Amino acid sequence: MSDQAKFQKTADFLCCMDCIGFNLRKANRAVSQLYDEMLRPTGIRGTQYSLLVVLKIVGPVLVTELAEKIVMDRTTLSRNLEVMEKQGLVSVTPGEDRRTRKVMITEMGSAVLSDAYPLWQRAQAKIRESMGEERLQSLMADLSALIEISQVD
Amino acid sequence: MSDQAKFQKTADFLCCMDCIGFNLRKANRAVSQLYDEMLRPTGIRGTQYSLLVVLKIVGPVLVTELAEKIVMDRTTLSRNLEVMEKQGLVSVTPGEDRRTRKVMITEMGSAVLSDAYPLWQRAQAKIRESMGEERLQSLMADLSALIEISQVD
DNA sequence: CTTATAAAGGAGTATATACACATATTTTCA
DNA sequence: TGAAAATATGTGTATATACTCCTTTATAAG
Repeated sequence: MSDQAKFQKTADFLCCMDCIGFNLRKANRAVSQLYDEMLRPTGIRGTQYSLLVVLKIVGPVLVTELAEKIVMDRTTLSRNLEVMEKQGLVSVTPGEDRRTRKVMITEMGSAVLSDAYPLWQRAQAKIRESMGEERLQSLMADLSALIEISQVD
Repeated sequence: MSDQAKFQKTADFLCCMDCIGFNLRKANRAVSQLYDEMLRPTGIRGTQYSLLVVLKIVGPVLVTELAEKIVMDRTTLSRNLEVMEKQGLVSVTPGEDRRTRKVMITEMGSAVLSDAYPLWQRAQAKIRESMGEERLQSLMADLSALIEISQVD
């Protein structure tokens, strides 16, 4: 190993294939495509479906509150909501505090959500049946742990 | 439950919080931010780091080949490579088959990769130490299984 | 050998993501 | 009370992602 430029051999990077980020992104791409494909007849994507679900459950909520709840950058959420507002799925109104904006699901959003629910179930069931309940719970716990660890910063 | 519009009660959607896609995206956001933050001094992101690693290991490769290898849409990869080519990290040259384009890491790409390696290690170690080796292996296996399941379509 | 089909890739469009910076309010505190 | 700090949000910019449609080139069928 006299060549300084080759101090890092190709083989040294083999361990990088076990990168958590890389493998998480990879799985995310594949899984998101599965949900998106199932939801296609409804015109919404997986991200939008999840947002509608959260809004349905928690009710009217401020943007920053919601962003923290779903571990999403505030500005990312804003941009996503912007699209959904144009589509009539959510409404954004001024909050009591004049700095804030209150987000809620619309009637139309609720209707689309109801249509999407059985399609979402199909995607969810496909994974659940292949993985098994126990393994799925373990995976969910691991994902929560990852968030915990990554956010400590 | 006489109201047809409320056939789907709010509580019915509680199970949707266990959506694999939702939780995977959430974890992906958190973890990607961790790697991106660690890699910031190098000027590249986690996605670019992983691409450089793969290119370093597999050598010159066609776009579609590479896309399949890393479970990434062909057009997504193209767009990512476009940015990296402008930055001088990779080179894209015509293949023997005149339809194809051959991608490879540049000297500069290799240099940046070597600089990034210890920073990547720090991020990887942070997660590894918190999760434990055994749990990490289980997670990796689960992510592989998810890809397997989602791609069967 | 010509035509039909398949394969590889590019371009247009749209959503998803997040950082840095700027603006508008509210709250705190001297 | 009035200035400073904190809070909530918007904007500009850039990467990441993927679908649809299109062009170029190679291969297969007749």
